[in-house]
Amino acid sequence: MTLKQLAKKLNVSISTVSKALNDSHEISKDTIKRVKELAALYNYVPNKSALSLKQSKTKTIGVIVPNILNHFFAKALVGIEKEATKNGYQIIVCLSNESLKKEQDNIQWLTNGSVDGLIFAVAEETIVERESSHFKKLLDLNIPFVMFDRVLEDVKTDKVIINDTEAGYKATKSFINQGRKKIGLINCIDNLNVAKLRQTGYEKAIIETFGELNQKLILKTSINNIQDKIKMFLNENELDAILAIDNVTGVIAINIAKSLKFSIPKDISIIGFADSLIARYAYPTLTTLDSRPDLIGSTACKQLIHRLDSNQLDSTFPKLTVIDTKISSGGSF
Amino acid sequence: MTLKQLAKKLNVSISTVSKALNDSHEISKDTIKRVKELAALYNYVPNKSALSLKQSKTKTIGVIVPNILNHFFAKALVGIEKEATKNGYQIIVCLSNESLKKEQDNIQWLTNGSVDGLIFAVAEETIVERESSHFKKLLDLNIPFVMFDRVLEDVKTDKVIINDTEAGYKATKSFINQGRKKIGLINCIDNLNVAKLRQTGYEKAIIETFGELNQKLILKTSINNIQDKIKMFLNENELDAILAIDNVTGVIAINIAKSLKFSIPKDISIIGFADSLIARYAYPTLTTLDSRPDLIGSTACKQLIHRLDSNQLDSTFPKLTVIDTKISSGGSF
DNA sequence: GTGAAAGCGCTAACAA
DNA sequence: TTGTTAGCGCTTTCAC
Repeated sequence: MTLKQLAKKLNVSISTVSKALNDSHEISKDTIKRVKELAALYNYVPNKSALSLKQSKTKTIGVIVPNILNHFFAKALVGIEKEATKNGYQIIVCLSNESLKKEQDNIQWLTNGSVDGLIFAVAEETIVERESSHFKKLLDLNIPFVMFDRVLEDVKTDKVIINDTEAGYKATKSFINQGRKKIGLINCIDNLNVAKLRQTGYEKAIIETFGELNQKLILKTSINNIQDKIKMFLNENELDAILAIDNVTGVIAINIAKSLKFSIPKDISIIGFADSLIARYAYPTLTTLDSRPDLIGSTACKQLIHRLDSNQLDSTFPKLTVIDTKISSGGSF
Repeated sequence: MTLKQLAKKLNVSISTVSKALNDSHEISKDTIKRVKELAALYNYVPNKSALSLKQSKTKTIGVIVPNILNHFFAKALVGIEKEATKNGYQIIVCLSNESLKKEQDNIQWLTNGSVDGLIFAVAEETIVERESSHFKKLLDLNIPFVMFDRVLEDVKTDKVIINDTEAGYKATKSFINQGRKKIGLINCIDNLNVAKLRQTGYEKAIIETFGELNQKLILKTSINNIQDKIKMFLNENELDAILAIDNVTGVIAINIAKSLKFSIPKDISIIGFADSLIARYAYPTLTTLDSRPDLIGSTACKQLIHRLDSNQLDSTFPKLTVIDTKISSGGSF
């Protein structure tokens, strides 16, 4: 059902129908009523493509997620979706699978007028390769975008991140306050800046307290065979605490510690960056640093929509929002 | 950059540029070359809205997911996205959050010409309320759609599901073959048809073997306080096996069994419907029935695109595809 | 081999 | 108060 068809049935012009449906004061109450009734009857919905073409805005936001199976990003997406829907925006979701090439393709693909703006976390490969030209192209094209969680220093745009250094520091400090002496760190996402920052926080707390860093207590590795590596790590060091800075190894570490007959938290205390859902899979449940992905997502989305709606850059650009982590102690069965 | 602007710069007409870019044989090789070069120089990309409007197709698929934090749906989305991208389609993602209202809103929202077709799993509330009028409206509007995993009997459309009865049967049989005698079932998603089917498979295997069903061995409950309930369930029955038919309680059951000093799998054997990633969070890792969400997703997407591309219904409509589950024994640390 | 013109569905300036 | 018209960016038929 189109305006044209409605107009014909009502014996009025297309523009009258259009104006009536948009509650124009140019149109008589009576006509408005007639038009709206017929429109409702035929379930008329204005055509999205025509609207987008006419108004040069799509009311659509592109979201590029490195890995939707990562619970952090899934939750961030929930936050983005909620905020977008609230403001009458749809979201087009692309998955970069941590690949630079796919990320570039996605951006190319989305800059054909599909979306008014973009929200994304940078793919791991992009960070490793230090490539940012595809983002700079967005700046040239004047397409607003917001980076969240994994951001690039040299791209001048709005960003939403968590206070990773602070988080690492806080977690380590909480171990120290419990009287822990040999605090290990597991880092299997060292490519990412967030990991470096969290580790920095850890190191700061350690040095502050013990005066020096024991490199042997830092397990920097890949996720392959992580089980075996953690087992060795536990066997070779008399750890009484572990900080796992990604969002799965904490749970794995707990399970391995138990298999090695450690008593938790008596012998060893473990904190992970996992969210509470994943933490629930562990027994005893893991203490976690909640990086609040849904808040990050909704904040990023809010920021983007702000840019889109106030059609020129205000003095706050580029805006960096830092979200604080929350430490939440795991419950128990 | 638009065709118009390119045409002006090249001193040719808009239609010549359009044809050149589309490799029309009407246009001379030389002109094609000139046009393409300039287009490349200015990074010309055809406007999506204009294209959609003109061709009345958007090359976009709407996906409605009940809950993206559920790993099953996240994986299904990965499958959908992969297949869509492969075929030059974008996906618009909506989350129904298991709510009927949101599902209806999403569908209303997507039928404004945003998408050529839809893929979705039905929200839990929709199943409970037995509401399907919003889907029937899609049929009226002639918008192709595919339901996956959670489907509605009375809606005549393409569907992709897993063989849930068979899965429940297979899992139970594997317990029986191990010599297990008291096989419990945990069902906290009874609202969903998939749960009923899985339970049917369980019951079939039990009756076939033992002649009768012991209702006490079936824990049908909600997810609230699931830990306590499982604890009681284990304490009150001398179970030697548990089949958990949703995708998280298997892991929880393992953790609780361990806390109750059960030896796994000696004293008790546990199978869940979780996927391998979640299963990894348990120690010893859970044996799982893989319901192959990515395959389901890509199959559903393939089926939809087939309908979209062959613009009329062929004799295979409506097509029901049944995906077999795979039983995969958990590794160990 | 190239261009003019119509039209996809819509809005809005302007005319009546 | 209503209608006419132009135009968003594109494809495609038809004329030249």
